[in-house]
Amino acid sequence: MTTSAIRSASLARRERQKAETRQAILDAARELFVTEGVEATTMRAIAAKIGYTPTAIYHHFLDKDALITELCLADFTALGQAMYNIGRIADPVERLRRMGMAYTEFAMQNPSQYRFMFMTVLDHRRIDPSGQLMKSPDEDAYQFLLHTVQEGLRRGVYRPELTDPVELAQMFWGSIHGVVALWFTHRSDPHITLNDPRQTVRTMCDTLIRGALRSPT
Amino acid sequence: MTTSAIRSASLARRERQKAETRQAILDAARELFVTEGVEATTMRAIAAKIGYTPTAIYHHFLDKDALITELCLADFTALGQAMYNIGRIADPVERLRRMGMAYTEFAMQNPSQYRFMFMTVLDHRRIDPSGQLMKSPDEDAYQFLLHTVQEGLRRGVYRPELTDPVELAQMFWGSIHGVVALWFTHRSDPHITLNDPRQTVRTMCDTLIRGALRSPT
DNA sequence: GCCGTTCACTTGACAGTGTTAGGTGAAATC
DNA sequence: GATTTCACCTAACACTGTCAAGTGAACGGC
Repeated sequence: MTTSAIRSASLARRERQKAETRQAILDAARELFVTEGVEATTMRAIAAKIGYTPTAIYHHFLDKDALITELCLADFTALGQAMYNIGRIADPVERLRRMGMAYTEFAMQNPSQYRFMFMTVLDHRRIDPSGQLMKSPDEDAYQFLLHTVQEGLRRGVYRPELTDPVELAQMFWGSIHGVVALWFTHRSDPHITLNDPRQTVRTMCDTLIRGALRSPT
Repeated sequence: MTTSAIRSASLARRERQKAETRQAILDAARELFVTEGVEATTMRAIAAKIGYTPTAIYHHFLDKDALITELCLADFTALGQAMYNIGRIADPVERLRRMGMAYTEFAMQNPSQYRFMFMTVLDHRRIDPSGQLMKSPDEDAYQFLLHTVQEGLRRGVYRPELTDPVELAQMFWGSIHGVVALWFTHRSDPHITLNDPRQTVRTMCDTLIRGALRSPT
């Protein structure tokens, strides 16, 4: 073994060890984050869970927001995958409907992540530790939605009054987000009874699409 | 003046003074709350604004949540009033459209209140423990929405598949809430350009209603 | 006129939060 | 063996909501 080989080997080990504790932080944070909620999860609790000092976390993440954001980013690749699989559906209208359901399903199965990414005011221009501009987790899904809406517009399936793809996309995203968000904030409100979001979103997508189509089926 | 009259007079004055500082706390809290946001508003800041000590607030309110909740209660009734004024419109469909716009207008003009009222998980039992306020349609916007939807159902203006008033109400409320909520959380997201919520909500209401009507106009 | 009571308000603290400057010690490099 | 690197720690800071124990002025009864 040459000296350079030894050096690179030990370097690799050190980096691997650092990556391991980094992952340990992420794992501990995820569990607390999902079970206790974002606000209730403290840096001290995360550190204690893996036998470190709170300050150790700051050698791996810029701050608490960056840590949580990274956690959410990982989960949002699942949403991206779901969207990608739907991409094969040829009909842009049916694709839109399926996207809405997949989005809702994701939100219901990852409530903590969803609430942090879409129901919290974040600084989306965050810089991650490596100095690279962080990609917004919703960017891919949003671009995909925009593309699907534009495809429908190009094929002339929508009413002639509806010409702005941004407005259409915002309508669809917003309406689904709203039903989901109300569920999260008001599901335990004794004054209001809310149906299951999945059912409501399904009916709403159908209604919204019917109202947007040039010739309703 | 009898002694009992004097006693009641001074008692009344003392109570009036207490009510005055109580109102001063509410006023200071509201201003900070609107300009700085809920989270950023501290008990110390509220107290400093009116020349009191933070702990003085605790002689008038149980805790920070109770203070904010009381502020919100006033705003809830304001929203309910705005809705009630629309109640004179005879056509339940047109009324629904107008309600959507009024709701959006309220959200855009009271962003801090809106965010606290509808984008925060609250203990709603604390806001109105008796449940009295939230049941009268003239003060509860949700009951008014439900009533309007039910009127449309009774007149048979909606498609026969749409039978559940709760689902319909949740659709309308949720969709509008979503467009507004996305605006608040993502308006400064450089990755996504959002149109003005008022315009989007208008188009969305038209589209949703068109899709929900038995015979689209 | 004095004295005890009431009570709106203050003092000074507690326990908690995210975060940071400066130090430590083991491993890696020379 | 000496030197450098750096993952991690110690100790603190500035902040938060909240509370137990006071203080002092206004009040009521004698």
